[in-house]
Amino acid sequence: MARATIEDVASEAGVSVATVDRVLNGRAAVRPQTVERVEKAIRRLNYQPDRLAARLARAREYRFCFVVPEGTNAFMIALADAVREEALRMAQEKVAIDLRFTDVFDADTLGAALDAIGNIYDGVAVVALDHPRIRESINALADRGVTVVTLVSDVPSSRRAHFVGIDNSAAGRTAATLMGRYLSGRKGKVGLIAGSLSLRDHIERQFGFEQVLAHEYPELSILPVREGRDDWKKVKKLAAQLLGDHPDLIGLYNVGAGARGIAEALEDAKRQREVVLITHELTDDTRRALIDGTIDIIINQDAGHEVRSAIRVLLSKADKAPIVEQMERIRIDIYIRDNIP
Amino acid sequence: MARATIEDVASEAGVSVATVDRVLNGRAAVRPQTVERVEKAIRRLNYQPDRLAARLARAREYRFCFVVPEGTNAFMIALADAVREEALRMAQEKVAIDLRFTDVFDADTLGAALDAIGNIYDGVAVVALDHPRIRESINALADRGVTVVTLVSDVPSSRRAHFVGIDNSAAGRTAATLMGRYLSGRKGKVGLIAGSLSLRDHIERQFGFEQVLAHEYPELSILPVREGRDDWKKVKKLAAQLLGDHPDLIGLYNVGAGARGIAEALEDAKRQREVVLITHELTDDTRRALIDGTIDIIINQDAGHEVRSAIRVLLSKADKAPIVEQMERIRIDIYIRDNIP
DNA sequence: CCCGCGTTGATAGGCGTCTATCAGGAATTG
DNA sequence: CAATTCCTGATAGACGCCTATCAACGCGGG
Repeated sequence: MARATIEDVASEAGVSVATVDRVLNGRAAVRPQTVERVEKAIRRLNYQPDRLAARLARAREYRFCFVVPEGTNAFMIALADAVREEALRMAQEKVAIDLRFTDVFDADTLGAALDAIGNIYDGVAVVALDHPRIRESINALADRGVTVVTLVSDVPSSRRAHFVGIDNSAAGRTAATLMGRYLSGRKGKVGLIAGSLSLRDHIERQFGFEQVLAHEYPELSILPVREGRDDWKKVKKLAAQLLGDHPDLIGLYNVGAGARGIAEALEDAKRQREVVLITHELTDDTRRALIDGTIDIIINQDAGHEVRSAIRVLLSKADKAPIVEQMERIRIDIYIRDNIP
Repeated sequence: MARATIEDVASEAGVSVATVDRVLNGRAAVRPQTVERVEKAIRRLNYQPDRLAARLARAREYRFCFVVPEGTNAFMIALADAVREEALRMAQEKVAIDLRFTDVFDADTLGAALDAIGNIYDGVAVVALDHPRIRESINALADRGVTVVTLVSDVPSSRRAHFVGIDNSAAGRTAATLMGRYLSGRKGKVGLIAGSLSLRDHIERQFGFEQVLAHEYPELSILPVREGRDDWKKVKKLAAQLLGDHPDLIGLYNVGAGARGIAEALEDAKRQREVVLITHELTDDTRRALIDGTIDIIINQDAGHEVRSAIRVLLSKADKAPIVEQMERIRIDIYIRDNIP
């Protein structure tokens, strides 16, 4: 049985296709009873507009904007690359995607960047900072009818339509369990290095990590978190300091970027074999360090998947189509030497 | 700049749209020089047919067939469920998907099932057995112009267009490394239980596992593989036997299905805490056992992703469009208690 | 009674492609 | 040179929906 079309709905409801169209796209005033009749017909026939035909017919293209952090953070660069790649692909499907960079550590800069986004966009995806200023900017966009999705780092209190990213608290717990198991039978200290504790994702990871480690692996003691600002040179100094101060350090969890710094510090100290290093984000640096054994485990979120998911969500919202929740769940990937892609 | 259309190509090449269409779809004989001119124009304008419009215009729908194993194997049931779900979704995009069950352990049955597939299908996805009989059946389909993709278990020597699944040798190595690290500092025996050694995926996993374990963790000795035919009752007996015979068994790797049997045997012996259990495929059973600690690690391939990937590949082949290799790579997922979805 | 308003119908034209048909010119064959 | 065959052009009509316009109807207010 073929799919129902607008014409089927029209004859089923005893109205004209023009009226069905008016109801579907709110194009003009329609009497409530008529609306009712049409909607009943739609339900009876289980009519769903053909998105392909609709996209084809709608002359204009969709315009989306991705706002990502500037700088040298390898994961963010990968994210930007993924955006560019998908932009190319989607350009062939009537979807135009722009990419903007901004300083994500500074609420005012990011907020201003968001406020500066004109009305030309149907949707915006942003790597957000959890800050009142940002919440306001997101809500302002939403008020203007722009769909906003947060990417990687969420602002749950805002009126963003969706969050594309992993459960960071679970990621932290995952790191802790693996750390505990890898260190089973050993006693000593475990250090944490984060990027910034004003990034929601980092706090959540740290929290999850400490929660599980303290509770389940009491023989391991946790050192206070250090902040490396996602800058590998700064991170290297912190790591060297930690190694120097604590000869009994046997585990390191790198919450943010800058894994390269830790790897170098470990190699300088020639302790890469005895210290279990768990870090986030698969990049060229971390992949290399994983293969040569300096890094033991990488916890990753797939930038390409996240970008594609964000686009799917924005498209669905633009088409007023439902999103398939289960398809949009970003996984917490665990990589060891043997299963890197 | 808007996309080029067939008409642009036609005027650029100085021919009619009809001729461009003939070149594009090989509909009738066209003089070689004309073909050349059209192809040049296509390259100059970077023309790419609009797949949406093409799908809309092509009245007929695509027909695909999925052939999966019958039986109670939880992963295969999940796979079949995923096929049904996607079939519903794709039905709204002019794609009809049929699902057929067969005994996959028997080459003749499976081969006959493949041979029985009529010419009504544009593509077939099959969970294959690596056997000459099956290779012939796949090649016969390919000869008839039916695109074949292998699913989960490959037949590399056949003319299947693509394999959708994980690198099983890498999966085995992954299991071995995790086993080795989880058991670090301990000495003892590690057992393996496979479904059948005529399934290519199982052999590869076993091979990868033994390779890494023997090489990198010499303090762990590997027991000979047992075959459980993916039947949890049989698997339970094997596991119980292993546990009885080897009081110093400290690790178990379940290559195939039937994890439930091992979990029960471990619980009966009250040794679930001391034995590290690594198994494949996330199902209700394994998820439960992972949470309560009987299973330590699950290595998974996402059935939903695999089905969607297979469909995308079949569709691309049908549209003669290129496939995005990197998007179709199925990952080896590692799940522990903390990152299960 | 006429006018305007709110509502609905009818229909045309377009989006980019596919499919099909007919006609006419060029090249080949006997 | 006539009869084919080969190649190409022109064009119509889908596919399912969007956008826009015009006409028509019933109703109430002035």
